[in-house]
Amino acid sequence: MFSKACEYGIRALTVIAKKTEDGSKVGIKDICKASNTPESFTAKILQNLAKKDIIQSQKGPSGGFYIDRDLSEISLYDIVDAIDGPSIFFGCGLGLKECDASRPCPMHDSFESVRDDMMKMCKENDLQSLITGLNKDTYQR
Amino acid sequence: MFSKACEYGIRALTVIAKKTEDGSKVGIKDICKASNTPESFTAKILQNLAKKDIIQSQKGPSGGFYIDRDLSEISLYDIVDAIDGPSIFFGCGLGLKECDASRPCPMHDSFESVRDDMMKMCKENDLQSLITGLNKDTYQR
DNA sequence: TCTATAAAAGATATTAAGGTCTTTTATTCT
DNA sequence: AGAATAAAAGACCTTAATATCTTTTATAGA
Repeated sequence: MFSKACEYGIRALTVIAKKTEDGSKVGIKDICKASNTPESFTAKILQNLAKKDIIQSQKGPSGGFYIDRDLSEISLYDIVDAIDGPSIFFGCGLGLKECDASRPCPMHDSFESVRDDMMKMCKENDLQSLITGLNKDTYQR
Repeated sequence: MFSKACEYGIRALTVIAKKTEDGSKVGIKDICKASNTPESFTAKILQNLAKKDIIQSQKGPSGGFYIDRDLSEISLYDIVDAIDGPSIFFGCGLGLKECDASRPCPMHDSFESVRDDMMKMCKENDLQSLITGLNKDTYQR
């Protein structure tokens, strides 16, 4: 459903969010250990998210990643859109460039409702809600 | 959402289904023209679907692809499962191997409902319903 | 100011998806 | 039987996603 980059990104973000809640920054190594994601690849993903201002980063000693906004303001939708782009929320199920109510593909109506559900779900979830119940084991399997 | 192979496969299948309804077989060239899919790649996909008995094929003159079952018996679920496998209907949204109600990932409940919706949609749609309203232009854009 | 630290940036490698081409096999029709 | 047709099979190529490694830049703290 989501790309690996997106799965890793979300997992890493929940770890950063949790640390941010505790009032501290966290380095890439700790993030990747906790989120169980490959280090260099995750670093690239976070670099991208920092550029898009979803997260913040600080170089040097006592540096690391953190979040300077209210966690509830960052929705899953924002995250997925930043990493995988908006096509999962808007694209045609059969890959047609033009597909709408007036010129629908055979799946159009059914697929649209699933896609809208996905979008609604992603808008409803945010980093605050995602980290409730998150614990050390969550990603260790 | 679906792979290219799956998008092409579904499109090609609707073309075959339509021809089958008219009582005739159809060759790979015509299928690909009508479904607007790359020929060699689509041939591979159909070969696979024929092996899995979703469609039938006949070699030689007056041969081609056709379907020997009731079109309403072949669901979108069967097709997606045959081409992309079942992971879209069952996989964890964050890519965890083990993720269930007892040890959920942060997205588990929300994601499960979207996934179930997708599954329901795919079980409700079948080749018969997919070809209602299908016309020559549908894929030409 | 120097050193250590940690992210950014860039180059490179690997794997899987997407796509093409050629040869072989089965079948129909003359 | 022979020729033509059309799918099957297999080899191969290209691109994008995934992943790693090295060098550079920024910053804190001694």
